[in-house]
Amino acid sequence: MHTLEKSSKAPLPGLAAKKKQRTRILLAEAAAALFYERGYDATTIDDIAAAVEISPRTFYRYFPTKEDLVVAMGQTSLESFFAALEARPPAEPLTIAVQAAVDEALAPGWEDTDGVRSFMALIRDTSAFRARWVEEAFDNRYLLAAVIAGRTDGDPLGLRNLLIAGAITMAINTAVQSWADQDIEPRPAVYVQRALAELSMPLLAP
Amino acid sequence: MHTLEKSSKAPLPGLAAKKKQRTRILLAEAAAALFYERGYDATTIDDIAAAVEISPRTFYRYFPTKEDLVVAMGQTSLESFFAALEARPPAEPLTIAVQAAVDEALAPGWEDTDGVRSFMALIRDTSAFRARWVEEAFDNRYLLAAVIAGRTDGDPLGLRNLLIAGAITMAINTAVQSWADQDIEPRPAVYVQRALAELSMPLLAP
DNA sequence: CCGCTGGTGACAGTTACTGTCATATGGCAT
DNA sequence: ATGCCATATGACAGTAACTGTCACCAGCGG
Repeated sequence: MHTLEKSSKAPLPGLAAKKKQRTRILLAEAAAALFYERGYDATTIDDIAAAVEISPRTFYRYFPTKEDLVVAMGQTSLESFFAALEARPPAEPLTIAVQAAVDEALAPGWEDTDGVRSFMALIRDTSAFRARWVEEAFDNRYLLAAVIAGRTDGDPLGLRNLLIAGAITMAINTAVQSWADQDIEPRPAVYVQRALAELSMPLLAP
Repeated sequence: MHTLEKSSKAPLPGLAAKKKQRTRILLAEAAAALFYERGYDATTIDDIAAAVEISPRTFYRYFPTKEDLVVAMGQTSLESFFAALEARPPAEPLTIAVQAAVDEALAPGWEDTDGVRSFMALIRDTSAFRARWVEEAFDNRYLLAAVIAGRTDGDPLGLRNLLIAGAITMAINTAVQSWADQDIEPRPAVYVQRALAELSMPLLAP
């Protein structure tokens, strides 16, 4: 029920028609550029479509709504994070695995601190984007819970696994957002690791 | 920067013109009834306005967007939760205070389990509502962090307090949602308390 | 009684989205 | 190659969520 799927049924000739994937990326990039330049509200679907030279109607065959562009903008980060996490040895403690996955998959993309700040600023003051963004994060809890369930007991819908997944998701989001809001810390990765470290201790004193 | 404020500047004659508050509630109730009856998309602003006998234009003087109706629907619960939490003795451990506040303020409203299930179902399959709902929850972290900061050290923007606030928010949401999705547990309050209890132990093994 | 302030309604206009149908495009079998 | 078919695309029309603006209608302070 998610974002990146090549096609639902037939393997789809594969070769030629992955121009689709390219167009999708072009759209997301063009949209991002326009949003940064003149803001979300001041950018119309027509503008975005024109930038990629497709009809406005076709835009909606790539993205269900304008807001969904924001998930495309964070798409690759998310995918590589999951890939990195699943590549970690199953015996490894979850804390370490998660922290390592952040370092491997997310931190490199955060080298461009100005880029991260711009993105977080865009999300911060574009209500529609922020809503869609956190909704996506909330939904991803289920994906993450499934991965976690794969390394411990087997219930991806168990309350504890959902809580762990939720806490990790929330911690990463909070740390990055907090870092972007205050201009203090060196780089987001440090802040995120600190947040994850907190999860190894009880959040509420017993 | 939030939801329920009587007015920004002058005390506003107070007495007479708090019919405004009534109209707001009427709108939220009428909208809820229509949403449950025929669904979110099938309900237009014109329908809602007509049900309260105001002009569609006036609707937007009460709610900025259609989606914002969802926060009005959960409004009172949220307010009473914060009130209950702030009423707890400051010396009390946070875990206890939060669990007590849930029992006092939220659990009573959850007696009507069918109502809760309907509401969660509406949120579950109305994307616009779900997004706005979790956005609201995410934003409320700051409110909660401020309350928490008031009982311990004093930094409402400190990473640890934000994380605690986020974890509590997330735990409550996850538990209710999880309860509504699976038809197993007796009542949501039990499930929520169980989730909160998990926060007293490390979520990630050290 | 007059003017002022703030809520309201009536338009008109923009834009996000959707259904539908005709056309184009690229892969495949013959 | 040629013709066929599935799928992508574009053009068009229509709905509904918003927004700006203005004119109107309280109530109430002078």
